Formats: sequence, C-alpha cells, structure tokens
Amino acid sequence: MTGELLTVYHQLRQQHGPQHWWPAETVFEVMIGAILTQNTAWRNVEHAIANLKRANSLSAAAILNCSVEQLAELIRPSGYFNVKALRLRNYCQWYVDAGEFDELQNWSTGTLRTALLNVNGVGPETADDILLYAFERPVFVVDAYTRRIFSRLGTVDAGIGYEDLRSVFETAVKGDARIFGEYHALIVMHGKDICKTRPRCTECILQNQCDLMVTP
DNA sequence: ACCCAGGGTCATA
DNA sequence: TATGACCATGGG
Repeated sequence: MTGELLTVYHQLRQQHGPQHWWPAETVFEVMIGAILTQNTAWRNVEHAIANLKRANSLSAAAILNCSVEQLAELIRPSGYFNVKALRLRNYCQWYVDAGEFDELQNWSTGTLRTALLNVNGVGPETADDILLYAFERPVFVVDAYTRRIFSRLGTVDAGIGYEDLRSVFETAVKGDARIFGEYHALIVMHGKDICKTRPRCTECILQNQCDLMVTP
C-alpha cells in the first residue's frame, strides 16, 4: 500500500487498533448480515440475527422453508423488514441453486461478483461485503463513510461513483483480503464510535478534524 | 420530537 | 444517466 491511503490507514489503525471483522460466526451469517445491515445500524441487525438463531432459522434451507411473513417478523428489528425478507429469500434461493459455499468458492472473483449483483436486493456494497468477508476475496468495500472521509481529505471528488472509488482503493492498497477487511472496518469504526458522538474530539488523528464525519 | 444508520430498487424524465 | 420516492426499526 502506498501514498495517502497508507498514511490514513496507519492513523486509523493506531487510533482504533485491530478490528478482525466481519462480526459473525459463520460465512452464511456474514451473508445474511450484509443484507440486513443495508442502511441500518448494526445494533438492530444483531437483534434480527439473534431472532433467527433463536428460531433455529439461520440457514438457507430454514429461510427458504419460512413464509415471508414469518421471516419478516423474525427480522423486524433490522428495519425494512418486508423488503429484506424478500431479499433474504432471493439470496438463499440463488445460493442453494448455485451449490452453496463449496461450489461458489471455486468461482473467479469477477464471475462471483456479477452473479451476486444479479440477485435482486444485492447491490455493489452488499456484494463486496460478501466477496470480502465470506469468500475472502481482495475487494474494497466502499460505503458512505469512505466517500465522505476521502472527499473531505481531498483525495477524491465528492461525486465519485462507487466503481471509481473502489478502483482507487484496490489500485493503491494491493494487498490480501485481510488488509482490505481491516481498512474498511477501521473506516466504519471511526465513524460510529468516535466522530459521530464527539465532533471535534481531540483524540481524532485524521488531521485533528473529527468533524470530517459529521453529516454535511 | 427529530435525525440518521455499515443500501437497493423502481418509476420517471 | 440521473434524480426522487420508498422501504421502517431503534438509539442518540
């Protein structure tokens, strides 16, 4: 990794320490969590996943065996429960049809990404979450924090598109999945634990400007 | 009471 | 291709 992106990585790493993401017990839990966390606080997703576990429904077969109404009720705390229930079903149907992890593991990253994006309810960020944290492919997950931080630092234009910003990171970072995962985790952690609650806190290392993270 | 969170789809111009 | 409406809970 080189340049400003390396500098910021070290600053975030020094401030927050190692993250060891994604918080999940299995690769399937990563996939479900990636869908449930769309525009939703992770805390709410934890409740939904706990409900699925309690109902012994955290598997593709169990989810496909539920009615959408039952599924929606289980994931209610994660918000958008009606659309997300359909998205989970769409994903699980594709996953089972494709041969699940043991088969998908053999697909190239490009083929797998295209297939994921073809599932209704899986967009670029969700696909990259799954590619990185479930399949351990070296892709960078771009989120709202990434664009906000690096456009304000002047690294990229504020209106840069998802694919262009992903390309900037993947070109500069050039590492394995572990480093991509740590970087994304650090960006999210910086947003929700420090800058969100303490605008202008003096502990922030990003040019001493925690207001970088405050919504414009 | 108000604001937003680890997005994505669909209709419209 | 580019905006806008819509989805919905829980914590600050």
